[in-house]
This record gives sequence, C-alpha cells and structure tokens, in this order.
Amino acid sequence: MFTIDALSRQPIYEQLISQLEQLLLIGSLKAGDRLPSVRSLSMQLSINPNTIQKAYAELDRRGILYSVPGKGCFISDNASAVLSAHKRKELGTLETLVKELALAGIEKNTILEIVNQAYLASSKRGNRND
Amino acid sequence: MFTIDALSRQPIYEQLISQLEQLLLIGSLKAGDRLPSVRSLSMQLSINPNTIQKAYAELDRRGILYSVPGKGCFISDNASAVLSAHKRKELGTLETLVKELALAGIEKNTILEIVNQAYLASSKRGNRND
Amino acid sequence: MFTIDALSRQPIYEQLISQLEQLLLIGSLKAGDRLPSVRSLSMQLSINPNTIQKAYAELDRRGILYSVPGKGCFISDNASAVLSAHKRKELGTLETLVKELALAGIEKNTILEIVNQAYLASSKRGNRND
Amino acid sequence: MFTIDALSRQPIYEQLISQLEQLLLIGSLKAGDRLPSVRSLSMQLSINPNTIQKAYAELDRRGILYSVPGKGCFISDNASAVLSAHKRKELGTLETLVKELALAGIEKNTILEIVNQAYLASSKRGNRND
DNA sequence: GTGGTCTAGACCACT
DNA sequence: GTGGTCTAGACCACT
Repeated sequence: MFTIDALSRQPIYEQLISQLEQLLLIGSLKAGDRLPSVRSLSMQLSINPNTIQKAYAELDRRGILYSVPGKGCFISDNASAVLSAHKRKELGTLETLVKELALAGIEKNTILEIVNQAYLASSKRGNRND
Repeated sequence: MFTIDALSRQPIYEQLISQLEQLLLIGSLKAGDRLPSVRSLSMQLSINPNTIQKAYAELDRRGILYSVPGKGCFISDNASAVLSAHKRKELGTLETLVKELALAGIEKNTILEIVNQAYLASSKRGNRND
Repeated sequence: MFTIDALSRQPIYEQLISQLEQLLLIGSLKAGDRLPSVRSLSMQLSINPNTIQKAYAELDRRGILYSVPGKGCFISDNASAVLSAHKRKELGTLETLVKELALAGIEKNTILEIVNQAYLASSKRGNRND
Repeated sequence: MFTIDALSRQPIYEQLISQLEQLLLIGSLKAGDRLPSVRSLSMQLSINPNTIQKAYAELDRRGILYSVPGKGCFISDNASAVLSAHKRKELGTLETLVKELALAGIEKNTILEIVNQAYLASSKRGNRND
C-alpha cells in the first residue's frame, strides 16, 4: 500500500501523507475506509511508530481522516473535498513555476505539450478505480 | 535588492540564491555586474556573513558567478545560459504538479488559463531590461 | 581513519575530502559503508563540526556520499565511478607537470622510472582490499 | 612579457613568479638580465605595485634574482641551477599524482603516452631560445 | 543521536 | 576592503 524511500530528502512522514493523498485522489481509498494501525504499518514498513503517528496526526488535523480510540483511523466523509480545496490553493504554485520557465526562455509550446500530456495521463487514471 | 523572510521554511541562503537567479532572469543583473560584498550585504540584510558566503559559494559552484578574492563577486558571462539549462531540467516538476491538479479534479481549462496568463506576463517582462 | 595537518595551507575540509577519496580508491571504504557522524568525527579530530559538515556536504554534492538526516552519511553506490571519472579529467595536470620537469632539465629516464614504480606500487595495492 | 589572469584562483604574485620561472626555463631570460621595474610593470599590467614587489621579493629570497637599490632587479648567475634543484624536489608530486591515477583505474598506457608527448613537446622548446 | 542551518566573531591572504 | 576558512555554540526537524 505504501512505499517509502528512506534515502529521499523528503521526510518519511511527508511521504506517507503524499501517498495517502494520492490513494484518495485515484480512488483507491474512500470515505469510511479503515487505515492500517500505527503498529502494523510501522512493522510492515520497518519504520518508527512515531513517524506513522506523526503522519496520521497531520492528516487528522487537515480533516482527511479521524481516529476512533480503540478502533483505528478512518477516512473522513469529506476527505476528497478537503483535498481538492487544498490542491486548488496550489494553483499559485503552477503560476509561479510557469513564470519562471517562461523567463528562462522555455518555449510556450514545450510547456503546453507537457501540461496536456500530464493532464491526459492523470484524468484517465482518475476515472478507473485501482 | 534582496528581501529575506526569516520565518520561511526555506533556508535563508536558498532564498538568496533564488532571488539572485530571479534578478538574472528578469534582466536586473547581467554578466560582469559586481555583486554586493559579503560584508555589506550581511549588514544590509542583518544576516550573518557566513550565510551570504554560503549562497555565493553555491552560485560560484554552479557557474552563475565567480569570486575574485580581494576584489569581489561578479556575474559570470554565461550565467543566463547556465540558468536556462538548469530550469529546463525542471520541466519534470511541471509534469508532476499538473498530474496532481488533474487528479484533484481541477478543470483543464482552469489550468490552461493560468499557464497562458503566467507565460504572457513573464515573456513581456523578459523582453525589456529594467 | 583521518589525519589532519592543521598547519597545512590546504584547508581542513579539503584534506578530509582528499583522504576520504583515497580511502575509497584503495578500497578501505565501499558503497553502502556508513561514515562517522559529523559530531563523532568532530570530537575525534578535535575539529569544529561545521568543518566536517562542509566536507561531507561537498562530497554529497559530488555524488560520492549521500546523507540521510537523522540517520547518517553513507558511501554512494557509484562513488568509485564518480571518482574515476573525476580523476581522469585531471590528466591535464600530469601533462603540465611533466612539461615543467622536462624544461627544468630533468632526464626523461628519471621521470619514466618514477612513473613506472609509482604505477606498479599503486596497482598492486588496488588489487587487494584492506 | 607577462600575462595576468585576474580571474584565476591563483594569486597574481604567484602567477608572476611562475611566469618568470618559465621564461628562465625556456631561455627567454638569462643570468644578468635586467627585469622591468616594479613601477613600470605595475602600470603595464594594471596591477598594484605591492603585488609586483611581493613577487620580486620572493624570487630574491629564493636566489633567482637580486636587487640593486637604485639600479633595478637582475637575474642571478645561478638562477637556472636554483630552479632545476627546486623542480627536482617536485618529483615527489609526480609520484603522488601517478599513484592516484593508477588507483583510479587509469590505464598505464594512457599515462605513459601523455608523459612521452609532454616531455617531447617541452624538450624541443627548451633547445631553442625564443 | 543525526544532519542542516544559522549566529557571532576571529584570522588569513590578497589587493 | 574583499573573499575564504574556521571555531564555538545554538536551535531545528527527523528518527
């Protein structure tokens, strides 16, 4: 379910968050789904339980999941909505990035081609559930 | 010339690098220009000289500037070329970002509109020299 | 493992880099090996941690080692390849040196003898692993 | 007579020393020759007089030249001998360099070829006087 | 404990 | 004055 790159500069708990968000976006995880327990995921990935805990706590804070003491962690009903709203705020990142590429002399066609292909690749994937 | 956000998660020396690269891209800095000395910039920004030194050393290594001990630091002749080549390699970032936005359900038109406007805004600015 | 000459004109961090490269070339360090931590090496050599950090950071940049914050620093898989490629580029130094010796009237036989003996001594050492 | 690279990392006074030694080795300068005055060379090269002075002082110390107050600086009678002896001591550098190249896996033939060509190129030049 | 960043301040060679 | 190196020591995030 999760794959961790221990060598990455990105902290492990952020990798966990990103991957769980990806699973939500592509539909592999849905509202109400139960997540693996901190202990089991910790053993499965050979990772310190504190690191898993930190990722879950952050997702809880964002409203992506909620924890029921003694039961486990579950995906929130409005997880997808929360996530989409969050991503929409990242449109500013796209703007900044494109401006930089333009200033660096990258041709507009090169940029548009990449945008089109990337969008196509993702929207296809989003329609089916893995 | 530079503005530092001490609270940012991005290290100060990286902020300096990014901003100097921006100044190059928009044409405010050109080949041969002398940069503020480590000490003067350090005082102007209320930042430790070592931090300035770290930023300049990294830009030296990248071939963006060259330092002449006893004289100062100067923008390299091929700084713009080095920078453009570097930015071109970051097209993968654009791809990843667009894929995420697509998965989050952002409409294609919204993305294309932002890309077009951002490109237009930058290419205009790049044609004139401040 | 490392020996530092504080009086040398060569900066300490460069001495560290050279010595670590030597340990790689003679096979005392291999891909995957964990390096002493910044702090422990700093204490062992009575050198400031920042200086160790500077050496490690440069070796990281060159692809000789990789650092995992919270874990430690490790020799890269392709460290030897990176190093060999780097050394091959320094054949120009050999050319310059021999030209100077020739102009100084050093006999060709003297030079060839030294080259032969040095090559022999090293290739023997490189075949075994300490 | 001298060409200075202001951008080089090698200090200017060392560049001056190296070049004067080269002129001696190839025979362009000989015992008794008068060197340009500090002031004239300073103006010709657009360099601070102190820098020229530092180079001359060092060559004086080595016994390569001597200064006659009010007259100027002159090449010593035994300048060539001093220089050759000095260079002969650098044979150790050759040894170290070849060992490193051998350890890095550079083929022996590659090294010998470069040594032969370099020696040939220099000895030809040394026989005639420019 | 581990690497990464930063401050404060010193000293050096070179110009 | 200028860049480069180094020490001493602090704080941070991550594990």
